[in-house]
Amino acid sequence: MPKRVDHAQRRAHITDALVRVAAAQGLHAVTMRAVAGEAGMSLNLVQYYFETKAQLMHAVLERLEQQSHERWAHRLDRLPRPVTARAFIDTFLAEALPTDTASRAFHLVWTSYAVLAMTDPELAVQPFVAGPDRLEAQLAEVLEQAQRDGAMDTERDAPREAAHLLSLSHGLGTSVLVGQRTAPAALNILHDHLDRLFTDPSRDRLGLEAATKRSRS
Amino acid sequence: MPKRVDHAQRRAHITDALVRVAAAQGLHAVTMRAVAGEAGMSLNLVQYYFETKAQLMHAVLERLEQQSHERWAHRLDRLPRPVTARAFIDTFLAEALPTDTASRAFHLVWTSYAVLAMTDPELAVQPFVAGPDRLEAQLAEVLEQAQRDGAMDTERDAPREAAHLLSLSHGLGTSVLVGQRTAPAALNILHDHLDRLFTDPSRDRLGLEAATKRSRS
DNA sequence: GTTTTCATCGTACAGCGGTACTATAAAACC
DNA sequence: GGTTTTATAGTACCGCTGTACGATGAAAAC
Repeated sequence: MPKRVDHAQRRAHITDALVRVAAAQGLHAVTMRAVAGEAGMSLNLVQYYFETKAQLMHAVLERLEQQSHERWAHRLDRLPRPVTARAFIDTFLAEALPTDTASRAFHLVWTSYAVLAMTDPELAVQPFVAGPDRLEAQLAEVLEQAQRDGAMDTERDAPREAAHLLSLSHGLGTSVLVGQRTAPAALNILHDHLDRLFTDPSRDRLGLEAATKRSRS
Repeated sequence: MPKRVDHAQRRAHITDALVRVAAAQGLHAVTMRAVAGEAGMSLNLVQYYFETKAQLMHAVLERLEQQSHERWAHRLDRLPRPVTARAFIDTFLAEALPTDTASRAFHLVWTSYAVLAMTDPELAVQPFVAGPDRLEAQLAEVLEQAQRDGAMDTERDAPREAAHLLSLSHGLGTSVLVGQRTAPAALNILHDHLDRLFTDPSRDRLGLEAATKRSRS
């Protein structure tokens, strides 16, 4: 054979092709042949790297999840120090919104998978329950820290506010995807809400320890 | 032939069957044969009442929209008078959450359609943009009335709060559908937010005129 | 009473999608 | 250097799906 090839890279190439197809034409248009075409290889190669379509679909889901983690960690790394809770959460939620075309593709495909998972017990619902659960816990932790610092009203229930924030950003994300709202308009609503949440921004000085520890897991 | 048959009723019977199939197994499992089976009739009859599958799909979308309107109007009618803005919005948002199994089916299928519409320009995006836009305007109107009555802080931007509320309830709805949260937990978050929105409930006395006029259109 | 219309049925057909099978060059191994 | 992997290609097969085409009996129409 020509040369020994990096399987992981080939697999990534294929899953990326799938995401492109799904983002452009919807998950229903994702066929082995379409993916192969988009990836510029023969149908059989796709089969070679993923024995079955179900395996391919699962792999894509995992890759999306991992990419999301990476993007979010990357955004966090580029934040100016010291990192405030407000900035942390801003980053958090901005990532949850389809702001650019790449992000739009990601969220569109992710949402398609979520809808699939609502009826298909085969497709692990875990990413759609455990994932958000973990995000929510992480966010709640940051909010509690902000409360201890006096940046946020202690009368608020941090876990509930975390759930509120995530649900809100997800709902806004959908409205952007569907074309009802622009991304800046969605961000505007989010920021307005955050302005109300952080009552005393001058006392907002989040230590990054707890948050980053979690984001690596 | 046996007897002349009510076409509208037959068509409704079929679209309902489709919704049942889609709710149970997902939109991808919706096939002409599956719908015919669920409806208890032959494949050809489905074709007889809907020439093509695309027509059937469109008809279902219209029916879902209309049913949603009806349910929401019905809920509003059963509200104890005088209707407060708070009660009005409660009703509004409770309808937007998958609380019972019927509502769950509705929201699941509706969301599936929304995801379809994100890539399929054929499937009218109108229900997913114009519909929410109208709801948002309606809600904003009620909020403005509440502001005039002194039940809600005038510093808030009513249209923005309306968008916030709808996005939040939609995001919560999705989290319920996906099994991350229970419906009561979602309602809890909504009510908490409303408690904060309505600063002086004693002055909340919504006249129903504007709202009901709009809900009939 | 004949003819037409209408609801219903079974079946057939063509296309596509996932999967399996076989082949083949070229690199790797020993 | 012969043999064994390995990446790649082509193609075939079977099932499913949307759609089309006749057939049939029974009520309406006249």
